[in-house]
Amino acid sequence: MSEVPGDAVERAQVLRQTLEQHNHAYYVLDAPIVSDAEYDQLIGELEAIESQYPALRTPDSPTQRVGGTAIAAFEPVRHAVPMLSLGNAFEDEQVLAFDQRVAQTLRGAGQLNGPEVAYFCELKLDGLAISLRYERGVLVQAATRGDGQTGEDVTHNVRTIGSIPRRLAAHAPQTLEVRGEVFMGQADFEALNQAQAQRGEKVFVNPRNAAAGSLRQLDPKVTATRPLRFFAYGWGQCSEPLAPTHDQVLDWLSCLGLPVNQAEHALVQGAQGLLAYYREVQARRSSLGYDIDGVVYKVNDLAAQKTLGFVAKAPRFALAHKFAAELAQTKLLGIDLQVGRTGAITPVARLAPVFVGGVTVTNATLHNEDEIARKDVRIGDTVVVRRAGDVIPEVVEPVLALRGSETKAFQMVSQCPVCASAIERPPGEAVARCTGGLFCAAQRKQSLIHAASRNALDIEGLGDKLIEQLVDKARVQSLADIYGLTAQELAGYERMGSKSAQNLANAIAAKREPPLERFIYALGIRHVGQSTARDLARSFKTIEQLMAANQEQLLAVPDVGPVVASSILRFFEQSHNREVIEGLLAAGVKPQAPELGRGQSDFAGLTFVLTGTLPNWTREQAAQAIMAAGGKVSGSVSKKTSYVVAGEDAGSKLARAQSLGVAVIDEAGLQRLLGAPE
DNA sequence: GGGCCTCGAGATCA
DNA sequence: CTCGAGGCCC
Repeated sequence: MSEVPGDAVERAQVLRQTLEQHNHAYYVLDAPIVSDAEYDQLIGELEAIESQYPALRTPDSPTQRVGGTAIAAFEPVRHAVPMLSLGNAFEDEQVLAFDQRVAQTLRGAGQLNGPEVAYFCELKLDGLAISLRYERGVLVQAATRGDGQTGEDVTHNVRTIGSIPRRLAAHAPQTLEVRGEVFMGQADFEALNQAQAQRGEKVFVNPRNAAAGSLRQLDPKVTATRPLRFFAYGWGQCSEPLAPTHDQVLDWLSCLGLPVNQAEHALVQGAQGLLAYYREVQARRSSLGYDIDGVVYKVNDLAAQKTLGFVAKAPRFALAHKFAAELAQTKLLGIDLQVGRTGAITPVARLAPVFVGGVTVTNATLHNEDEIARKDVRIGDTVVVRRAGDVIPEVVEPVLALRGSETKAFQMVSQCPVCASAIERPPGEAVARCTGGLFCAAQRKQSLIHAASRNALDIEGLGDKLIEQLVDKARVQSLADIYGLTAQELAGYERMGSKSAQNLANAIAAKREPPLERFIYALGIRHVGQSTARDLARSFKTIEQLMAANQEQLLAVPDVGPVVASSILRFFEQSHNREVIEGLLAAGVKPQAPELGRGQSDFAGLTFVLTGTLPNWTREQAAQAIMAAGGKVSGSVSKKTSYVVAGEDAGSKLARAQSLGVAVIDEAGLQRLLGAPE
């Protein structure tokens, strides 16, 4: 390092600063200060200095934008604060309902000053969500959304995106996670496709997929040639206190050098303000120059956002108002029947390929036989197909005017198309089910596919084609058998060479100690989804205790009612289900009890009661913190109470908690649960 | 559900 | 070299 002359160090620093300014002017402000040639000359000079003195080549240097070396794989990244999804609305009524719910909650909490709620409005860009992590102002990591908790490291590619600063302004906080959307403009997309076609390479079907594909390149040099853009719309972890409102925080992000789509933002009052914004954006949608699939509304006041809290995976303070789905007409070629994990028989429409909503649709669900009858859809009909952004394509109705004489009405079968068991449809229910249970190969396969899936045990490399083979060859009957598979025997299956087999064997071994909630969810108990599985894991701590639970204990779990409870009891009553679990435990699978402390701040499904005087917090502050983490605060202790937080001079509530056997913690205990500050 | 990228199996060719 | 499978994005 000492060999680098001081003037080179200085010159490199000046060049870097100048280049970052030009980048900002060009990409963020869309107002270049210098010509491309001048820019190239500057970057060339910096490049020369850096190659002469490699010690000066820092990862945040503008020269590194063109792309470093290819990586071997996308590493998982755990988000410090989860990346949530948003609730959706398609109709005005849903927006009115959202506003009413918000207003009511805030009025109840005394946080509504004035007659209407103040909302922040923005465009919902059609790209992919990204989280950028800055430490001491330097971009250190970029990750995709993933399942919201854990995404993939795409730092190498994100560094090549011009509008994403590699270094923030000097007053940047110690740590800052910025959330935003990576996307591609329509003109850039067209130009890219033209260039791709000229080179004889594949053209992309729409800007979103082009952007997504560009970010999933192993070699950042490819990404560097793709015209990707970025707008910040939110944040995760931040080491400094934030301004009190959403718009102010975004202004601050903008001052730090991040691109924020301020020209399209609006602050409005109440539901009518939201709808007016929606209409105004809708009218200008085609002239924006980039794809959007709707608009997003957020309660502007951050304290109010905290009060509103979260449901499952989405904040209650925000709503995505999506544009109406696109429609198209095509021919219904046939109706296939699919047998699901629970035996549900779903009719699926096979369609003549048709381009709608940015993709080519060939399949669409028809839900159930009543829906087919209600819509009077017949095989051979010309039908209207609907598809909106991320919504699964749907057959809306037949075009009766175009109905020929060759149409055929759909007839539900009476036997399972896979195992020939009787099909039952309980009165009052819409779905017909195969009664074969795990005797039915389709149900066995589907339950295994479910168990291996990303939200359940997340066994990479165990896809549906392989499961199909394993079940057909009778090698695998139940989940427990999966853990007995060796690399050696796996290598004997179709499309499984020694490499794939070893990878899968490793993936299976790596999931031998799954979190209990994933284990429970993987079992595929009817009515037990991810969030119920989590509640059950928290309440019972071990699979043995869950299996031994009676109706009363199950009903004491938050959000578990009679239907869910009896479904769980019925599941564990069946000996083959118990055998599967025993087999799993015998195979060395050890579900891990949930850890509530240690930095985890997800209280969904937990109810707290505060009593007595806490040493450092007012009751109000403690309640705020609990609700911000997704928990509920209640006034009285019952069996459903998860924790009683007791301070000094706690009275009858503490006594009642003790008599009911409810866990009692003090303020320090609560802070541990909330995840003590890092 | 559809589109994208990557990995690796398996075919093909030299 | 091609292409199917799997994983990930919306």
